[in-house]
Amino acid sequence: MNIKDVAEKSGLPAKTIRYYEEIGLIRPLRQANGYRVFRDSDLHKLAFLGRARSLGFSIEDCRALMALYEDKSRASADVKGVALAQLDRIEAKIAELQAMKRTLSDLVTACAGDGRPECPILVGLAEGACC
Amino acid sequence: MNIKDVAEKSGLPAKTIRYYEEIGLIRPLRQANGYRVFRDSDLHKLAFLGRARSLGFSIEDCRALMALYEDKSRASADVKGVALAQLDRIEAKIAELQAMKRTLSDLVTACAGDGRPECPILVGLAEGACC
DNA sequence: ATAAGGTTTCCAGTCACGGGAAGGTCAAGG
DNA sequence: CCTTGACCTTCCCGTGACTGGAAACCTTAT
Repeated sequence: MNIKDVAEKSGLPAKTIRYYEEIGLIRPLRQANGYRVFRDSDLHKLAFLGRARSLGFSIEDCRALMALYEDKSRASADVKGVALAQLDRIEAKIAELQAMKRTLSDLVTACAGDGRPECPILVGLAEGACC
Repeated sequence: MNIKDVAEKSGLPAKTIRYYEEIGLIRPLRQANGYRVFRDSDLHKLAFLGRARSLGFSIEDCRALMALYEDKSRASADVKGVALAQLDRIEAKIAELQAMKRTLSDLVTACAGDGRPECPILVGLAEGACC
């Protein structure tokens, strides 16, 4: 398989696949002409990476998860640890965004949104509505 | 006021304040020795920027909000438009994170997290638990 | 022979800063 | 007067995870 095929099948852009090779997440073979050639195992790894990334795992998390994936004597506790840390980050981010949302929607609600210059949003930002 | 005072009062790092000057968000004066000197109006702008940033507005949003803040003949509808767009982005991000959270917490729940190698998290990532 | 559509590498840019170096300035103390 | 230490300045590089684009090579079809 050439890069375009594997890009279509994995759902990742070719650029991203090249980048993943550059940082050592995958190691496709090379043809005599220099073209990358991807085995099924490379495609599986890329699909794995795409899913892990879509769950918000960092590249370094992905590297650790890939290593665990390939280590048949791993302990599932190690995987769970990585996943729980990511879950904590997600929950913290959600909480942060919900706080932003509350403040911002209060401001938005208070603003008439018409042609007049008076604006509670600007007043809030100027005087400390959020912190 | 020198940069350190205004950093303390605004809660922004001095580096950030210099950066904001570099990109034209503020224009502090200069002393003869080259030191920046901040007026109260600069401090107010920095506080405004800090709050806008803490609500997730991009730098370009902040630039637009500052312009509206200084334009006494603005229409509050323009401010509200910027804020609503940001609110949409926040809500979209929350929804995305909640989807991640659901998938990931399902995987985490299914994983024993002990010394054995069997791991539903890795299986899920390998076989398409998320998309 | 040429055109189209692959592929390669390399370089630069993104966003909003943060780290750190090299050097200038200022006030206090000896 | 000299030094110390705390400021301040500019400059450049690095971050994360790519994305865009240029220049050049390869393959296949016409």
